[in-house]
Amino acid sequence: MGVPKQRWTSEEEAALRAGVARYGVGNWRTILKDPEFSSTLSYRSNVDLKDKWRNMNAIVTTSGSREKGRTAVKKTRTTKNNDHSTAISTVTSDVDDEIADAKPIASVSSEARNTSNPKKPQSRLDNIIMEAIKNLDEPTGSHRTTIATYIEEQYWPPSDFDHLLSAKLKDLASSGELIKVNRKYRIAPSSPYSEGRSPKMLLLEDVKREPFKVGSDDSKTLTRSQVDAELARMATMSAEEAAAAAARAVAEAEAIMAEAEAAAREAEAAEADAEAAKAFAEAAFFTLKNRNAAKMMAQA
DNA sequence: TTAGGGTTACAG
DNA sequence: CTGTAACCCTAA
Repeated sequence: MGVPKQRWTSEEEAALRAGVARYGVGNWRTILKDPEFSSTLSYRSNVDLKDKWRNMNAIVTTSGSREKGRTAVKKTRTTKNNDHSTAISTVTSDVDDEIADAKPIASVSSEARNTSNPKKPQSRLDNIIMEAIKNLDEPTGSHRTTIATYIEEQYWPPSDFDHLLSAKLKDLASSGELIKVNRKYRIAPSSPYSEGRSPKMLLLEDVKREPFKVGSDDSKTLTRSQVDAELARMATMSAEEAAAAAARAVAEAEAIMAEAEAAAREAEAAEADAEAAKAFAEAAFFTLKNRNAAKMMAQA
């Protein structure tokens, strides 16, 4: 009754894609149980995941090479819980924050965006930190070392990472993004990362699109189906090949995102490309991680 | 639990 | 009215 239709947010889609990348298509329940995704997908059932995955891939079917692979965030449910505020836009941030930026924290060269960020979209590290804390989901907050450990497991931080982390935590704490209590950090209630997901979802939904085109739609189309194909292939690669592919994917995502950013703030095509590329890079890292560290859990 | 088919809710 | 996305039902 209350909810007309619970549309999927970008975070949820990203989590789903990452989940599929990690456990494969069909293991919806498994994906849902992974603490990494359970927080973002807590409002979705395994069946929802399956249906959503079907929808996301349905768009890409049929031969043609002219996909649009949109993201599905465009209609606003003028019913009850969206509207107002948020209008301040965020023009710059929706492309760069997703479930996590799976890329080396060092080496970021395309810092062209947020020339001046009025609100608080953060750098990649900031995002990663927030995600780490959110995913750790410790009611009393998390210690710096815990956060560091989490991030080290998920990414490939540079050697001076610990130092950077300390600085960033301090920074976030003083800016109000984080609340420090007894040497533990918690996410501030006002932060878009705080519990659940609505605030950010609203921000994303209010972004308006421009009738803008980036050259031609098919200049650099990396569709979801292609991403899946790449992923499938990667599963059979050697660790070395996978590492190389992952590195390439990251570089590519970086380039595409920079390009998209420069070309247009909200062009649909560019956004789709950037997302697909990022999804691939993200998936690549997960694959790598699984390969180097754990083994898939046995499932009946 | 999952895959697939069918239904409902919306936007254009 | 039509297409799409979320949601529901059921067989396996």
